[in-house]
Amino acid sequence: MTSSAIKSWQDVQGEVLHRIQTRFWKPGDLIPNEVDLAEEFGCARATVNRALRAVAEQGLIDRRRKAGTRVAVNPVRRATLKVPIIRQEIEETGREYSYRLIHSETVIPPMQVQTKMSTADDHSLLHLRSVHLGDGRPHAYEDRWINTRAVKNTETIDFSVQNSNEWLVQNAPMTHGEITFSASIASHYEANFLEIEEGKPLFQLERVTWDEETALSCVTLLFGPDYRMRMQI
Amino acid sequence: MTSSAIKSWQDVQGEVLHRIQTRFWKPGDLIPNEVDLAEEFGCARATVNRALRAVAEQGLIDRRRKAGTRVAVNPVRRATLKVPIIRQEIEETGREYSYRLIHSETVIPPMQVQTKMSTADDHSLLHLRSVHLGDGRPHAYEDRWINTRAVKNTETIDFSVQNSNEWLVQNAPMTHGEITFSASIASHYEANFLEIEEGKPLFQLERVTWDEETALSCVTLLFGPDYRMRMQI
DNA sequence: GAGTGGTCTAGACCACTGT
DNA sequence: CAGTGGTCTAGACCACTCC
Repeated sequence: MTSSAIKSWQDVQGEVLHRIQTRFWKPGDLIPNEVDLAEEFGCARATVNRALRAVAEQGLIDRRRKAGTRVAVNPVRRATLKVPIIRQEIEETGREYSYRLIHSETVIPPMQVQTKMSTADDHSLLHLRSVHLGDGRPHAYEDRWINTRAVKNTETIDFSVQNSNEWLVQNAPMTHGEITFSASIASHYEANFLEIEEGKPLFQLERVTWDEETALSCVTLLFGPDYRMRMQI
Repeated sequence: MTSSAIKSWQDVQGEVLHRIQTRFWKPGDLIPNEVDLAEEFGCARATVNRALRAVAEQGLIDRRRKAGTRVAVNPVRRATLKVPIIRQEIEETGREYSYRLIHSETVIPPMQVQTKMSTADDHSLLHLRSVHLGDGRPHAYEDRWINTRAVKNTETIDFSVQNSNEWLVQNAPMTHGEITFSASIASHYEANFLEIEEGKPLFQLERVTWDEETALSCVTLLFGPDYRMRMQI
């Protein structure tokens, strides 16, 4: 059955993946329990557990106490995305990064933003609009709202010099967040800053970050028509 | 130091995250080694290891043998995306899923597709175009190329009845893949099938799946202007 | 060379959950 | 209730890599 020696959890994982791929274990099948597999592979149960946990994290098997481990019927593979840091994204392609603040003011946000950040309707936020550039050419347009009640010392920072995202990452620890992708059309205003034609398609990324129950920041990034976001499965 | 008892690896993880968030351990800092932490927390080293491994997977710390564990300077948090299965996406919103095949033929693909799939320029592929619907209304337009040399038995399947993605998932095990997101504009042709106006923005997902060195399938999905793809961090 | 994380083991107990 | 995965432990050895 097993041609080569199985010792490490990676070996076990490999063998399990192989059995799923070759449909030796078919979607929906119950596979042997950890004790039996450990015996078959000649390793400790903890090693099998480590391997199966890794496979489960990929979404290829479903594990439940008492019910056992089944090959997933719909392999909902989870893809991992390295949330892009624009500076790195630009510098990795050999271009020089720069950043230009367009506008900064403290104002009560539109209701749409209030809703997304769950802030009160009389609660002013810091509103920053800026452009990220690579070799001086626009890469992304950024529209950001910062909750200055939750993020301290914002008034001491000059965001025309200091990239707001990088400052926040360092100074406003978040517990969780949500990212939304969508497509939109470049308005005259947006097209102007991105130096593209009005009406072109834009890739839109929106991110709201939270510290427990408090929204810290809501940012919308707009990328031009040639932008691609890639992930591996 | 530690107010409440620390026993499980989740507790250790929680305490570690807390120390990073409160900047007790600052970005770039070297944190104590596993043995010391285990002693401090009163648990086994394996438990600390489990916790730190989980934190490292989130990208918040960097771990290297001999060099030790450091708080990440750029918390490149990894977001996990459940790669959408359209049927589920539709049924979760309480709508009835259906699927309509528009066209099917075996033909040599355009060079762009040949490049993406690394196929020879005289190599025909199965080309399917279809629409996914929710309660009879278009949800996504699909344009798919299938490598029939790598995926067997495609000729025996009637893809006007059998959703090609679901069939492939069950019958053509992949080892890895790449997903690309972008934005485009609805052509007259696409707008027709999505029942929207020409020129509207479309959210575009492109996925190439591989079995080792062989491309199995290349699919492009187009979603209408209201579509949002969400992920958690 | 030596320090640190990476992993394996054998055994134990716990927690969930299907029957 | 009983079977299965989830986790913890104490100890050991290994593998990498910085100094």
